[in-house]
Amino acid sequence: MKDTTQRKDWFETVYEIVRQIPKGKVTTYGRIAELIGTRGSARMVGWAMNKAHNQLPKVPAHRVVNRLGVLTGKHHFANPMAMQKALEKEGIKIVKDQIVNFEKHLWQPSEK
DNA sequence: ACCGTGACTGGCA
DNA sequence: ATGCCAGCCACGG
Repeated sequence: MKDTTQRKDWFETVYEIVRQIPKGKVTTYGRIAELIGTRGSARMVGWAMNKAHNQLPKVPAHRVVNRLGVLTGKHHFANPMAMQKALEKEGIKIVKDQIVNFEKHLWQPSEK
């Protein structure tokens, strides 16, 4: 079924997952990619985030980091510090663009 | 229609 | 231990 109605399914799936991230939690691109079923295409997830900038409702891309817990995409935000600041506002501490206790804040979609 | 790029990841040298 | 390369899928020019 590849009707036009399902065209945006892939991107929308990414957004949907990212929106499911609870406040004060973070996840990785690879993790999301794996949830989608396209494990290995973590790049696409990040790219989807780039496009998510125009998506509604807004996607908490600031809660998505690479597997090292580093804010790799901070430079893609309107303001690079906006990402770090947003995370700190959620209770996440960041040092040198890296999340402290990354695994502790890592969102685990075990419940979904 | 083809090539290059991209907010990643994992493996090999 | 550190660095480089290849794989992955989708979109833009």
